[in-house]
Amino acid sequence: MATKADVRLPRARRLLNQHDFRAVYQRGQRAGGQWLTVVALRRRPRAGEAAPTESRLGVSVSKDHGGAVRRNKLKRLLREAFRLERHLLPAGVDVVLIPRQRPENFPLAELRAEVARLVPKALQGGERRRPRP
RNA sequence: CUUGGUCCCUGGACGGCCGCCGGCGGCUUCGGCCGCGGGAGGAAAGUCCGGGCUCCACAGGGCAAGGUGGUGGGCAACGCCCACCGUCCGUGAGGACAGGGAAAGUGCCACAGAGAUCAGACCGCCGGACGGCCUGCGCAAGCGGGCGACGGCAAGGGUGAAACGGUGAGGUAAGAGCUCACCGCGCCCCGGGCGACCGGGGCGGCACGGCAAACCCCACCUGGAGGAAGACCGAAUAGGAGGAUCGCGCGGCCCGCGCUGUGGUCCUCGGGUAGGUCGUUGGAGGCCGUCCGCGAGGGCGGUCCUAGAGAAAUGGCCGUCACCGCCGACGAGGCGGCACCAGAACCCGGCUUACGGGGACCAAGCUUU
RNA sequence: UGCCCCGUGGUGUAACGGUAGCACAACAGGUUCUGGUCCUGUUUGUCAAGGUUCAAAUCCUUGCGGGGUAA
Repeated sequence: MATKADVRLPRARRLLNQHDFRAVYQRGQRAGGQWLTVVALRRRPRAGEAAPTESRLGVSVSKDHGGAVRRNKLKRLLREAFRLERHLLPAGVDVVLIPRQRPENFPLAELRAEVARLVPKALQGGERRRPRP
C-alpha cells in the first residue's frame, strides 16, 4: 500500500450535536457485545457529494460508570479504539459507542476487537430495532 | 528504640512514535495543510463562608428576617488566619472551646424525691411550760420510760444531672455564716497591661442553681438573584405593524371609502425560536532578594506568563532511570507493579472532607554511654 | 455547572428536648382436615461522626446518600 492509513480523528469525524445523535438513535441499528453496544447508521450522501466519505464517532457514557475520572478514561479508550479501527470499517457510517457496565477496567485490545466485529454486524441489520418514538 | 504531638514539603524524571484541544506565524483550491511553542489539582471535590463581576431593585431612616459573638491585630473581605487572655482535657509535647448578658423580662428543668427557685421537712436530731393515752418502780408524795399533739433545727440518711456555697474549728438543747480561718462569690480601692485580663489589699457575711446551639437583650454585619448571570447577531416556518403598487366593489370621473377569518405582489420595521459571537481567561498572581513585624502579614526592587473546552481537549504504544514488592545474602541478576484520592468549565481568598510519600522539631517511657 | 429540598424497622408514616409509637409486611404459636380469614406473641429503626445539654430522632457543625429544578 502506497499511502499510510489515515488514523487521525479530528473534530469533523465526531458526532457533536443533539441532532446527529438523535438521527443515529432513531434510525440506526444496534449490535451488542460483552464490552459495549454499537449503534450504527449509514449516512445519506449530502448534496454535492458523490458518496459519503468520513465515518463519524459518537460516545455516550452514563453516570452509572462512576466519577468523572473513570468516565473520561472510558471515553478516551473508546475514541482510541475507533481511531485505530476506523480505516478498516465501511465509510460513510455514523457510529455511537455505549460501554456496558463492568467493574473491572476496559482493555483497549478488547474494545478494538469489538468495534471491528460489531459495526459491520449492526450494519447488516443484526439486531433490527423499531425506531424510537 | 517505641509510642505520641506540632509544623512543613511533595504528588515521579527524561526521551521516541501515533493521536486530541486551543494560541502564534506561513501557505491555501477556504475543505484544510505545514512549522513553532502551550495544555488539570493539592484537593480541580463538597458547595460551607467571604469577595470581584453581571442583571434586577433602591431618597433617607426605622422595623422584620438571617448571621457573627473573649481581646488585640492581619486581610479587599470573611464565619478565615496570627498573637495573647480565660476555662476544660492530657504525665507531657500539646489539644479543645458559638468563650457577651441568667440581679431587663418570659419560659423550661421529665422521672425520682419531703422539696427544683417566692424551695422544702419523709426518715431524723432536739426541747420543755401543757396536758391526752399506755406503762415501770414506789404505801404515798414522787421519780422515770414510750406514744401522740405543740414547738425549734436542717447537721446526717435518702432522691436527683442539679438541693438557698465548700472544708475545718468554735458554738448550741440540737443546730444554723450564728462566729472564726482558708477557699469560692460580690462590691470597693491600689498596681500592671492598648485590651481581654492578671496581681495585691480592704469590706460585705452569702444575697446570685442550670439552660440563651430556648424565646430574648446587647454589640457588629447583611438588598435580591446568579455566568444556564447577562450583552449582541439571528435563519427556515408561522405570525404582527407600516408603506407602495395592482385588482375588485361603491361612484360619471378625481379625491375618498371598503376588501368583514381584512385580496395579490413588493419593500421597510420591530419582537423572537434553532443556531452563533462576546462574557472567557493577566490575577487582591507566582518566584527570588531585601527591609519591618513574635507572628498572620506588609513595604520596596527584580523576574516570569501559566489550560480555555462547549456531546466538552492531557490519551495510546514503547524505552532508560528512580521508587516499591517477590525470588536471590538487604549484592549482581530476574520477574512483577508504577500508585492513592481524584478531572478545570467565570475568576480569586479561605474552610471542610478524601488520599500516597517524605522531612524537621518537640514530649513521655525504655535502653546504652 | 448553578440553585433548592429531603433522610425514622422491609414499606408507608407519627413523636412540646424527657419510654421511639401506628398500620401493612415478616416470623412463631393457636384456631382449621389443609390454606385463607381471625386471635396471641416476637423480631427489626432515628444516614454517619463530632458538639451543646442532666438528657438529642429533635438544637448546632461537618460529612454521606437520595431527589427536584434551571436550555
